[in-house]
Amino acid sequence: MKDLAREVGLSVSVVSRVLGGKGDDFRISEQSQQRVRATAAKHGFSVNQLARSLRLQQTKTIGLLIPDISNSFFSLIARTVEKTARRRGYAIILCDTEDDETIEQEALSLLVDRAVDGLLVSPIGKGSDHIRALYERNVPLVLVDRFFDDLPIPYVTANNEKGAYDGTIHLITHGHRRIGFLQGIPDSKPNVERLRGYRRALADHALPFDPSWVRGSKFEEADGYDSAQALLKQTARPTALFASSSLGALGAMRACLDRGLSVPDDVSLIGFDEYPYARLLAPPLTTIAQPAQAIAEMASGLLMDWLETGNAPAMGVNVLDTNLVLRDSVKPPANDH
Amino acid sequence: MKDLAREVGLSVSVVSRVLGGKGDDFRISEQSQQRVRATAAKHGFSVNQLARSLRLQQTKTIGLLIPDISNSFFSLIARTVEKTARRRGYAIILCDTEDDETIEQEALSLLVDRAVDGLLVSPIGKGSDHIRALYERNVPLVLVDRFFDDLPIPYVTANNEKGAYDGTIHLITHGHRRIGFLQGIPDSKPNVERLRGYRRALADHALPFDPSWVRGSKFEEADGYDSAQALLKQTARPTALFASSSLGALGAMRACLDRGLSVPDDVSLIGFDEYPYARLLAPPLTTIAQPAQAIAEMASGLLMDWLETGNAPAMGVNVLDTNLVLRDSVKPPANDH
DNA sequence: ACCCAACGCACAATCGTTTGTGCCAATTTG
DNA sequence: CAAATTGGCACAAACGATTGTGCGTTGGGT
Repeated sequence: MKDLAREVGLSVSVVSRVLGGKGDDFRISEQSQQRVRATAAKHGFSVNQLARSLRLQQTKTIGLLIPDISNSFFSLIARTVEKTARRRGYAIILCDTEDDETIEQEALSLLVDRAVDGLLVSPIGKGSDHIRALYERNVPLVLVDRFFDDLPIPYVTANNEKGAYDGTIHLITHGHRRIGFLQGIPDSKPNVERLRGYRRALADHALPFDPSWVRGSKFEEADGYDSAQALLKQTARPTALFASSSLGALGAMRACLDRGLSVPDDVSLIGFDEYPYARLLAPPLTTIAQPAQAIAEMASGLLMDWLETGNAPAMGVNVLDTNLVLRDSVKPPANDH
Repeated sequence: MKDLAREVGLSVSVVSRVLGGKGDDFRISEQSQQRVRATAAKHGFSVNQLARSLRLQQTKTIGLLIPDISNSFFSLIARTVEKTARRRGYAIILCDTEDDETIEQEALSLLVDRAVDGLLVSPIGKGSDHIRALYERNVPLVLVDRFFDDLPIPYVTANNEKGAYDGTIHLITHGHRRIGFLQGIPDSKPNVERLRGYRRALADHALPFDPSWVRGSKFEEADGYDSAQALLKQTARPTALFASSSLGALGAMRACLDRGLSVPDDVSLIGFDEYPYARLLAPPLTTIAQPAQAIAEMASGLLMDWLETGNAPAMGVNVLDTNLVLRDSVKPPANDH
């Protein structure tokens, strides 16, 4: 900028103001403005964002912290967030925590050290201390998909409880009474909500809840596989499986395949979370679709509004409706069960 | 840092050197070092990376530019890149170009303005001018998956030609002679390479190449669907389809389903690129697996080595082998064809 | 007793912007 | 005609680090 200023024979402050669009506010003559812009364009000059950020204490950058980018739900979140953010001039620094608490911590401080303006976080859900610390340092932060009841932080999520309720009801009305629940990370908010919905559905139909029919500990394919195997190897095995995650449903399908069990003839299956290939699976999978794009748009919108107005949004929970997508993986149980 | 220096009663230069790990090199007494570190820890102080970057002309940040993060191949790339980068202290700024040239340009300048240290780019492949501009400005840059022959830029990719050759040979040895090719972006490097492999396989078996059997223009599900529909509605329809992309294969499956055609009884199908659910599709899909993780590791490794040593890597093309994953979507053609 | 290292640290310039303030001419106002 | 605007711009202090250089104190060697 200094060189530019020298070339046009003006001071850097003039150049800065012109390039910052504040030329008129500071009564820079139209002639000077033109000259500045012309020479800037000629040299392909663009202002150094680093220096600008340092001075302005604002980086126009958002940290996005998610557990697994190769999970289709989160990759859709990431894509949508990146898109809405870029449109408003924000860049995204991406961190994948692999659902590991240590990585989450590291990534969080990496982001804060880089002075991101705000954070979009989908935390593991075990401890909330490091998130609380951010909250107390007044870092603009909105939680996505997962959160903690005890923290007054804005939060956007699908209606996990109702989604799971709907799915379970769907199974029950097809005649299923023994329904296994393949869970993800036990203490994570989506999981407890989905479990709540499942239990409410059971209760509404006066069906007993058997904790031993809740299996699993991670939102991963292998975990779904193991849990399904464990449930299905019992003599009085479930006639239906409710998978709390998309990958879990995939694992469950594989487990059925390996045990020579047909879906849906031997066991019905329903999976939380929708994906483009669900309809092409064998059989096409009945799923509970989450409005991933809407969630991402809302979360990033809340955050950017916050950053730009300076006012934190209402701290309430923002819940978006799910949608039961009927396909062929659910049918009434066989009679011999 | 100034406050910290005042509190310990030393100068900022001392604090900077201690915190930068250069305390010993500058003969800062052990006692002072301890004091500095202790008070820094007490206040949870960490150096401002912005200021540091400005001074050092180095941001420890890599720009990752990919066409579609919700495509499983690229999401795996992104995940691996992020992981290997974080381990070496780099952050990733993610941009999703949606295979749109305008967005690609914008995103590229957004990244350069933010002074990323280097770029990992998977360009659209139509024009190479903006990439060339980066190259000429000496921006450390390695291309992933896609590239341009005319630019001496380091490049990492799967062996697309050989992978497609293997896949096509697989179809031919099963007796197929009329094999449709569902392509992605026509001028993109992976696509032309795959097409080359396909043609070489045909030529090796003295089969004619019919350009009208090459359809499609994007790496998208809908495009695969349309192309497959167009090919299959012909009277002398292909007995086998080679999909140049994973999403294209999905689209082709859907098209077959909609036309009441069985895969593989009526038409065999093979798809480039592997994904976790391919084995659970109806039917389990034979695919050509790309070593996505290895590609990502190699690309990011090359780039970071470059950044740290200052020496550009060999400009050659780095090709990693694909792997044909045999499943049930290919079988000999029915006789009536 | 004198000199010279080795010690241990402080100064100040620099990275590239933004912005509050001040200054001088030209023009308008009373 | 003096006073008050106003137009058009330049100065210089931040923002928060890094680093080449310089400067006073010790202690040991002769």
